[in-house]
Amino acid sequence: MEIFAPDALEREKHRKIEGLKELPGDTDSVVLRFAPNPNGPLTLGHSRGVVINSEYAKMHGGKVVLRFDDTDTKVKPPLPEAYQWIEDEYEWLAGRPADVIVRASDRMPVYLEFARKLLSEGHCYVCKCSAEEFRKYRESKVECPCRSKSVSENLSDWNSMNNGEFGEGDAVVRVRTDMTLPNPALRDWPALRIQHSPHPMVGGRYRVWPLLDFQSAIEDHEQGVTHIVRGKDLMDSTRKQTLLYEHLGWNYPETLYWGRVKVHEFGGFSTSSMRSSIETGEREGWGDLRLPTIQSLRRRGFDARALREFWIELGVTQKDISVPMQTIESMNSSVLDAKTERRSFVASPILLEIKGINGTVVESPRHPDGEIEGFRTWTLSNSIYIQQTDCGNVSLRLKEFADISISGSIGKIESIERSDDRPIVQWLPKEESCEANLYVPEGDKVNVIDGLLEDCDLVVGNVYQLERVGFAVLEEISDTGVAKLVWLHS
RNA sequence: GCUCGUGUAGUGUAGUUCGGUCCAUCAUGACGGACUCUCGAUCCGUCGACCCGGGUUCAAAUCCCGGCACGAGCACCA
Repeated sequence: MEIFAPDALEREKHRKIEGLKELPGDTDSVVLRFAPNPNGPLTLGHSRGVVINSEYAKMHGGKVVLRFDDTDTKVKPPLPEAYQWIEDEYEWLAGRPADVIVRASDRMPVYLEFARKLLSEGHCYVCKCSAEEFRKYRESKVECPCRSKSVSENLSDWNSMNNGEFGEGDAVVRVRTDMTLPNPALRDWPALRIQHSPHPMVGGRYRVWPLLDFQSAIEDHEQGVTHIVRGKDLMDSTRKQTLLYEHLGWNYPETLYWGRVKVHEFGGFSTSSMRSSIETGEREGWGDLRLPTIQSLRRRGFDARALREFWIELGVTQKDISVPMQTIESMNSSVLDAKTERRSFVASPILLEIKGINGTVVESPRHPDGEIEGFRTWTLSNSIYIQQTDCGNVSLRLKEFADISISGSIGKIESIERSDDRPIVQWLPKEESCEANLYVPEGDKVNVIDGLLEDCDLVVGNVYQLERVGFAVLEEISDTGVAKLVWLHS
């Protein structure tokens, strides 16, 4: 029977399947969500959430809710501009906009109403213990005195919380679970607290704001979320929220977890610490070349497809990992190489006089493998530039042109055809070049390399591959004709 | 301290549910070579791993027991 390729059957288990593993549970109409705090723009870390959720939605024909978790007015307050940034960055990363967009701060009436309902049903209570006092109760598995208050007393305290009678820290709403639960994190966890500082988007309208576990749990249900993919640091959140869902008679969504990711070059991705580095002036802004923000990566010329491939390749595993930027760069190179025109960039240029080449026309391909058709055409005078670092050689091959010998600042043509295996270097005729500064982020610094860029059909915003140097974005050309290049990678 | 999670080549990842088809997949990397008028691309080859110790079994990366290591939560942050 098995005459044909039994080997192929045997190898089945060996083959690595492409893409993400299927989502568990019922996948008939999948609703996922991506829920960032808009206290800054998206980082490389957030891009995992965008990519994984949007890919799963694509895979199962589902939807993604982009939800702004902006219910903290104090510790990590929202940045008003960030809402739009994040919507745009989401679309760039996912390749399409989010299906639904909600702001937690717009949904406050819903959360407050659920809190009141839970209070009146006895599933929550207003706790007036201080954080330190409650910690002792939690650690010793003892119920706090507030737990035994009547419903009417709780509702009256709830009113005091909302009407400003209670100050910040005076009271908190807790979900009644069980103080003897083995996991201390789950014991009567806090659901809402008082914050009097105004919210940047909705002002001073509310005095009581929900905490993540409460807001997220309610909103996931309201939006019909079927699958949650989150960091495994939120495993206890799932457990807390499941206890709340039990009070409400709801079923908790399927939940997947991923581990912590660090990129060698950046470490973790803390929005708050980036924000402070900008405020102190250590960084120029969210698009600073040294920052792991999506703004910065976009600016440097990373392609969203490379980021997508990267996160899909890592998949959703619970391992804590640390990856080198090189992995992303290598994926970016394979996306970009075929569609990037070549240009000559000569760093620290040295002038060379060559007699008898005036008027000669040199043609170089826009892409060496013909992926992009056409040529860059130069008309020479007798002056050309080569890179200082190439001057140590007496014999050079000027790429696509001629073999030369150098003596001092004079070059002499030895052969138009390639005659030996002397080094091939990129070069530029004086008339075909413009001044250029290449900005290269390196650790805490941004190095600026002065040089000349080939001035041929330059389009601001394009990524070019600078021959023998690497990929860079032409960010702008000044009024005086100086090109600003931003380094991508080699 | 309590609770939870994770350990496969340098870095990631497949395989672990239902033990054999796994002398363990793929990518990236390193090294060597071919090709090329870029130090790019392409092609070929090589290197390199099941955390440790027991047990069950004809057979263990996979099951059981015991260690060890690393990470996270126990915030009136998300």
